[in-house]
Amino acid sequence: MGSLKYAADRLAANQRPPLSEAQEDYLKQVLLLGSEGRGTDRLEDTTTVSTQALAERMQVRPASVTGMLKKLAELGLVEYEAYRGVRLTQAGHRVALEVLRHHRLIEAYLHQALGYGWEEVHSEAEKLEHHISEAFEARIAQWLGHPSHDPHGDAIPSATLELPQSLPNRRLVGLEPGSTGRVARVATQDQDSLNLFAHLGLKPGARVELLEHAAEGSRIRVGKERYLLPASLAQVLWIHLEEENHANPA
Amino acid sequence: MGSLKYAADRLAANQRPPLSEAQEDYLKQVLLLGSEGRGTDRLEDTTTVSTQALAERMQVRPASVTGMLKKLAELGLVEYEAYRGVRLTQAGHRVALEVLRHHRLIEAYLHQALGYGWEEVHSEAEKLEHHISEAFEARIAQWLGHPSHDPHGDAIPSATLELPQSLPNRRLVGLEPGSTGRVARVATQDQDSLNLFAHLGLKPGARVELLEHAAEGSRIRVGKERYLLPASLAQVLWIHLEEENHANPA
DNA sequence: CCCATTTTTTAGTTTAGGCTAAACTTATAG
DNA sequence: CTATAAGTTTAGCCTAAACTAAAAAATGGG
Repeated sequence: MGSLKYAADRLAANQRPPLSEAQEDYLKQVLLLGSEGRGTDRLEDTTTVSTQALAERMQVRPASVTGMLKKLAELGLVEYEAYRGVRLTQAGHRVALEVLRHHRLIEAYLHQALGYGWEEVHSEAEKLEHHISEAFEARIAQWLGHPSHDPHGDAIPSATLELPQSLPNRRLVGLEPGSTGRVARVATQDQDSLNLFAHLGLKPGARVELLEHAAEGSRIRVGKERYLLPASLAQVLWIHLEEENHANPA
Repeated sequence: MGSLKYAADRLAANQRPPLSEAQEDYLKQVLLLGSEGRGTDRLEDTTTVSTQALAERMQVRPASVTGMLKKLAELGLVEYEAYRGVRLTQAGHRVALEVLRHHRLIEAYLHQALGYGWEEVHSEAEKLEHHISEAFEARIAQWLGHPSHDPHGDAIPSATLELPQSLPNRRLVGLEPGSTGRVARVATQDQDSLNLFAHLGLKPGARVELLEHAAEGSRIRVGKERYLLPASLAQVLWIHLEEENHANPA
């Protein structure tokens, strides 16, 4: 009786029962995985995501993923077809963007307000993103001046969940030798990789030149130093080219 | 096998396996309840705490409390004797103080850095206290200048978990009519009560005069206004008297 | 000092989100 | 067009932390 009443109230107010931390994380990773591995860094979940990819990302067994996907499908947050993968629904997409907004705002705040290194903010934000109120979100967004990107160069969805326009970027691994540009995004969540990038000075905004691609990786120049960047890392480094003509694509 | 090895490692490093949010909350409330209802506001858990009191505070059934207390006793965090109540062990006391430090530092930070009203900070801190790292704790403590009290006037345990010295305070409900002093602590976690105190201007530091005690509550003066404060609220308002002689207690 | 009331415990469920092992699909290679 | 590999799902089990119902213990008033 009571529960029916509350359910009706939620329906009337168009509210969702609160999602668990795990559920939010799954939705976020479906969005991120669905947008990965393509030539653009836009966050659109065109692609369908596999159970296995999700299992690896969540550090969980595939069987556990199946269980969770069924639950999320019942909640109307994903479209799930057995053996074929998942994709976010409208509602699920909104939740994922909300979580991402929290995550990236927190990263920006930790960096700018509390002096965290840009490579340190991810893991702290990972824990906090599920536990802040809308009031907290609003206050740090305001303190930061409603930033469009976080310290890794990732776009921050606006309060209305639109994604800001980003400059055209390409993965370092796909550039022509001789190209020069600035780091736009460091698109990894792996702490060791982040530490390495930070150590090499490869943070968003840094100027970098691609010397050549070799079998062992890509040779690059950063300031006066030259490095050999393994392909796995050159994959996740997005560069905004300097000398390109953006004015007249026609 | 593996688990034995890890257990041994933890023992060697004198580490505890991480506690759940619920476990931390129980320990915190044992500390708070054990220090309540006495003439002092020092945080010492001399008293033993009943299952029932804990159940009310945690919004949970007594049976659930019993279950949790048994678990905490196994972990060596409380001394628990059936039918007689609980008390924190050394180790449990330390955990409780750590959680309290997190909570109160967060409250202070929300108030001073992000402009939250002092009556708004409790519930946000309640969620965040379990999810911040030691690095975060250290950074906000430093930003704040290592404060000794939070916006409600509650003492903040230091990094080494010592409690700062507080001025001698007494509950409003126990003062003699005619006394004047300043609000030292607003010792409630109830949001409605906090809102009311805030509305009346009864925040830490505010000057207040006790006019008289009546059956319906205590008549007070705050600035130019006079109010009748129900006994339940006069209970939780701690006053630092102005005209008392603290210099020579002998 | 006994009985009624209150408090606490016991025993058995529930829900969320993991796990393993086995079974089943889909894709791929002959 | 099968046979096998790779990927996925099912079934069954586990733990944490809540719950309920009922039994047992403690307490306090007459």
